[in-house]
Amino acid sequence: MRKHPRQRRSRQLVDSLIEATGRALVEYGLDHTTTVRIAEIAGVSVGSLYQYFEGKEALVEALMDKLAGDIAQGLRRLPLADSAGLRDTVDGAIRFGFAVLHSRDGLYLELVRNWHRLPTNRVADVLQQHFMELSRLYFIKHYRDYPIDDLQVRVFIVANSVLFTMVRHASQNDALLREDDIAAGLTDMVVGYMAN
Amino acid sequence: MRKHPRQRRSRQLVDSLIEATGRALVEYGLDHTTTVRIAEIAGVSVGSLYQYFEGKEALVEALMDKLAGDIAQGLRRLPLADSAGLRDTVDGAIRFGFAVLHSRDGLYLELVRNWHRLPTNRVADVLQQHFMELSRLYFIKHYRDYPIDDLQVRVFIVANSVLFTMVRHASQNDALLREDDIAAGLTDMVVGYMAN
DNA sequence: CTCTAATGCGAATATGTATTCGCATTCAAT
DNA sequence: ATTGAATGCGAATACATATTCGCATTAGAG
Repeated sequence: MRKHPRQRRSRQLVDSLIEATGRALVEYGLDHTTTVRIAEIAGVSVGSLYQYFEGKEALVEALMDKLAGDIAQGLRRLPLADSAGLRDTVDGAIRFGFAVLHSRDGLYLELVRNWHRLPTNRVADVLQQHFMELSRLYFIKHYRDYPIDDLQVRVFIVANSVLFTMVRHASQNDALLREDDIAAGLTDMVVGYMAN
Repeated sequence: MRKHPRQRRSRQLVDSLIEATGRALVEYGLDHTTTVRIAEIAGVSVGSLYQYFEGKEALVEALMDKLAGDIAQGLRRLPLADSAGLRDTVDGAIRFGFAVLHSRDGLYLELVRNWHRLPTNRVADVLQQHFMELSRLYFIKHYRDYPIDDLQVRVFIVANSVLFTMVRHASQNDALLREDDIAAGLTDMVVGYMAN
């Protein structure tokens, strides 16, 4: 951040800019989100925006930090792998994923669609790390000497498969394929693969 | 296309512009590929470019049509599902996928990374349709009355899972995870899921 | 209350890119 | 060889967006 907000009004201003960034992304998409528009939405002058942020990128980063926090919090509430069966855990995680993806008026969708131009790590790493940890706990508990290398490969495959299949389905709004069926199919696939 | 090339030199010009579009995408990425740069690379004036193409988008579309053709041709050479086991077919398809993804100096990678802003259908539909057809042939042969709806869900899940896991891995160049391991893991997952 | 640092403003300016248009050159039909 | 149509050119223009800067306003310490 360019300059630190010291007074109350400027902290409020910074918050409202981050908030506005989210709304701009939903309304205009990443490509047509401009600093001017963000400032407008926040009811603030562009000049003020540049007092505290380098530009669009910095704003999006700040937003993603906030979202990553939200997600991490949500994940912590999920039933843990060691207190539930594998299937239930996977199923819960996938449903949670869909819920997140649909929340915030498509904000997450827009972000994931543009994952490769964004500091997606902020959010994606949170997810991947979480699942890695979850899997490690589960498999160490059930198969004490599970080969850890293989597990990394598996978690990588599963995390990406699930995430992008969900995104793609949510993006297309392909009425032929119902979300529940996709979720069920993904669960089947993941459980089958992870449990050998 | 804005105007049809009639003479030999203009047909050559159109071809070299499409070719140049590919090279520009590899060198600068979609975001920083401009019509001026494309014209430069093609050794042609921007003015001439606009004689035949509406702009960048039209050029990329033309390029993707060409690529879709290449891929379709490559797919036709793969062993068909009915002449090989499921595992070999899946394995072959995934290896073919990786090969395509790595060909053309990362052109395909750049295209797939930006799939949601591009007429990705051109290429993705070719793939998805092909796999759908492949699966349909295979399963109808082996389980005559395989429920077709479920198959669509499965093919959707599998196609997207494989495609984006490959893309993500190829994008990151994550040395920790070897491509062969990813390929093998994907094959395991897909075969396990498709064969129940 | 006073005074200064902090904050807020937005017209002005800079930058990057798209697109056009009038003129020069070349093709190929005759 | 002539000639009109096709092609090619690229400086000039238009546009969208980013970013700054000098001035006005306000907060809050003393």
